[in-house]
Amino acid sequence: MVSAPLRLVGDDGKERLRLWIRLLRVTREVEGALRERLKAGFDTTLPRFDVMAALWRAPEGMMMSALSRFLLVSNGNVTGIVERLVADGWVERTGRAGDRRASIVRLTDAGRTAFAAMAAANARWIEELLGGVSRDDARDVAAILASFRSPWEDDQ
Amino acid sequence: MVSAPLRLVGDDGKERLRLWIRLLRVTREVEGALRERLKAGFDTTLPRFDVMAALWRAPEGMMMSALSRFLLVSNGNVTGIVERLVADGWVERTGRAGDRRASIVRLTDAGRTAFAAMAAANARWIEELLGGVSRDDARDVAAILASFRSPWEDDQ
DNA sequence: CATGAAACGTTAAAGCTTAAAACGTTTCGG
DNA sequence: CCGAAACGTTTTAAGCTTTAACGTTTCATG
Repeated sequence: MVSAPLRLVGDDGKERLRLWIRLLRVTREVEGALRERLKAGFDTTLPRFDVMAALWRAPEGMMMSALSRFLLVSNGNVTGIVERLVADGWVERTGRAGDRRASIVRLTDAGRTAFAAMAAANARWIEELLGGVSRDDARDVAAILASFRSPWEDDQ
Repeated sequence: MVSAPLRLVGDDGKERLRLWIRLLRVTREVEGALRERLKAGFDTTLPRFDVMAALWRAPEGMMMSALSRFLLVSNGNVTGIVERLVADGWVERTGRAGDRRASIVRLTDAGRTAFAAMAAANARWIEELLGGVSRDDARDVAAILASFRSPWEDDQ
């Protein structure tokens, strides 16, 4: 029986497909919960939160194109979200000196204040929603998935 | 130095938050790639593919509500997607005997044929896109994320 | 049996999302 | 200088998504 297959039962070559389905489900569930809570707690949406989170990390502001690259969404998409955030008074746009094509987007003071509260709540929610994953597992899984790096992560 | 902290450097209590960010990024990247390829190869969309995948597993058909529960999307959403799939000729709807509220959704023969090809391509794409994750890691991560089970997984 | 609650599904309004096209701006080679 | 290419953004059309409201049907219960 030395020629017995090394593979154990259940290993039928679909590990990555199964992983994908699992990733999709977990992500959708967490996104759904976060959407509800952001709406209930701060009357905002996940995409708006994402944009604000990106801007939070860039006090000097970001170009629209950098924003869409960072968030992995289309540039046309960002236009609308930023529009609404400006209407909310949480974001402001200014032209970029020396280049009339570009515009720089920044959090306003009100936006910074609002986001600080949202981010704190968000961190608690994530901790709760992913509570089923141990800290060690969380670290390991994040590391494994980090090997997934793509072009966009090059430019901050 | 016996009282030195057990934690290693870098373990600052944000493992789950980091995991979440990583999950979100990987998921968005893969979804983006799949969307492009489904469009180019089969002139369809990810949501349509998801609905067909669910129906593929249920040859006897599914109720609209079961579909939306399974896919983790709103019932109103499914209405529109199924509408378009019916227009594509890939899905059919029939009433449920003895309950005039419910309707049963099924793949047509054309839908089954089309989906078989899509699913095969999809499996190859996932294998490629998640190729950076080893089979062992894929199995482990899937297992860790499976502990995440939620109510909806009860009713297949 | 009547009746009210629950279940099933659609519709409407608002917002999110993409791809592609259109538009103005800037850069750069010739 | 001038035209072409690259760049940055917005617009458009189509589709996805949610919540809330609505209408219908079913079912439990009094």
